[in-house]
Amino acid sequence: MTDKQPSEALYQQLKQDIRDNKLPLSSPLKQQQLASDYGVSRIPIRDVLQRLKNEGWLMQSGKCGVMVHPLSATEAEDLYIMRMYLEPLILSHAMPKLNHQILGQATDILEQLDQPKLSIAQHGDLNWQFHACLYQAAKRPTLFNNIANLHQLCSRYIGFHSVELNYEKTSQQEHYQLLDAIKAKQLGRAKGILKQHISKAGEVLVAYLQKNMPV
Amino acid sequence: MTDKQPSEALYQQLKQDIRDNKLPLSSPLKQQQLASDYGVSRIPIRDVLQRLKNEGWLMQSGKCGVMVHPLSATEAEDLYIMRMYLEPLILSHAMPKLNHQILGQATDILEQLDQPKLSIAQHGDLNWQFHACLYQAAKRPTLFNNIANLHQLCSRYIGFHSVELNYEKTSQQEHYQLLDAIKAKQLGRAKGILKQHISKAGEVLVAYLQKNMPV
DNA sequence: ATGTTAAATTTTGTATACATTTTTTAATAT
DNA sequence: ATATTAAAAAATGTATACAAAATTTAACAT
Repeated sequence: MTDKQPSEALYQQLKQDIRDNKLPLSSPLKQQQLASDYGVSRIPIRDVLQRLKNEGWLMQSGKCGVMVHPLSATEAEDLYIMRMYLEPLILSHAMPKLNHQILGQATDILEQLDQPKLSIAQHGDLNWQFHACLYQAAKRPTLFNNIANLHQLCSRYIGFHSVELNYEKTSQQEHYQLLDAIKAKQLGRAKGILKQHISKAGEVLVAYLQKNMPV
Repeated sequence: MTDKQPSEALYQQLKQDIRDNKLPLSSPLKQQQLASDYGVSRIPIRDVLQRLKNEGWLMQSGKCGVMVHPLSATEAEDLYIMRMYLEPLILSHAMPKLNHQILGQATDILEQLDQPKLSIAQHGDLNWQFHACLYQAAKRPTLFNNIANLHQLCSRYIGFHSVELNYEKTSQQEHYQLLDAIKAKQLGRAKGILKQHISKAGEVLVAYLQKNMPV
């Protein structure tokens, strides 16, 4: 999934710095500036900016130039609504193909998520690993990649509102319920749990954003 | 929506050449080759390749190098299924905001679509213009952009199976039905028509692909 | 003071040149 | 003949340099 090219590191770095709000929010990014900041020339910077723009992390600003895509409650709502529709869908394609090995792998990830002292980024990564582990069994690359991108974009928001610990617990319970339903081969129940799981998380997030937006 | 940068032309050209199967299908594309073919240096070629890769027109081939993303019945199915879920969704956000001006614009586009001698590309463009015209009223940029990208990817497939004229007629009928339902402010019916419209088109296409795939 | 226009500066877009990596070719041993 | 390895070739990734475009600044008129 991840290239091992040298500029891959730059891409990850820049993306993380957007997540962590280390880049100016309301003014356009300068290629020169970034180039010297990250110790490379403008060429790899341009490549990465292009990629991040296409993935929704950056947006066009004026005729040329890009800026950090501002967070908004509306975008968050869109992302979660899309996930709410698409993830149960890919799950129904995955269900018939889920074997014990994959379920075991998913359980291992859940146990890691139970650990208390996880950073927000680690938590987000593991959460996606859990879902991805199930979804990739569907063998639906186009659908999968679309969902993966939605998750990536959500990660910015999850970092933003430092998740309440209460909610993390609920989320884990739902994960285990989902696994149970899958093991019992109850497709309808599994889809319902997943849809609820996403919908609830979305509602919490959107409500938070509508109260606490920077602007 | 479209940059007026000089390389925008190169991007459109290359995309069209992928649609028209003017690029090698099973061997990796060479930057040098493309650069001399299109009369530019490798830099803008790289930019465009990157962009087309992110948009799903090209795919990684081996460790480095990209090739044309092969058409597949599975991908087509995924694209149409996603549209089937997401377009009725954005329509319900758009419905309350649709005024007479927008409906008039949509009608104008439909009349253009009634013209007999349209190329496949023109037909596809107008078809998207019709849908986009309605959807953008929803003021949901994230959802809209996602759907727009799905349409872009579908356009490759629509060009591939040279649309039967019969189907075009049915499709237009459904467009008019959709407009009627919208004018009558019947949200449920409008969503149903749209879902059927997409679903049917998808089924026809997938069935065609499963019979007539190149490989 | 404010709005408009023109010059200056900055910033981006592209070409050329070089470094690094990957792929191919060919040579050798089994 | 086939497989393995090393050398050669080709292709990509990156830096520097230059051209075109966009933004900013300043000058001027109202």
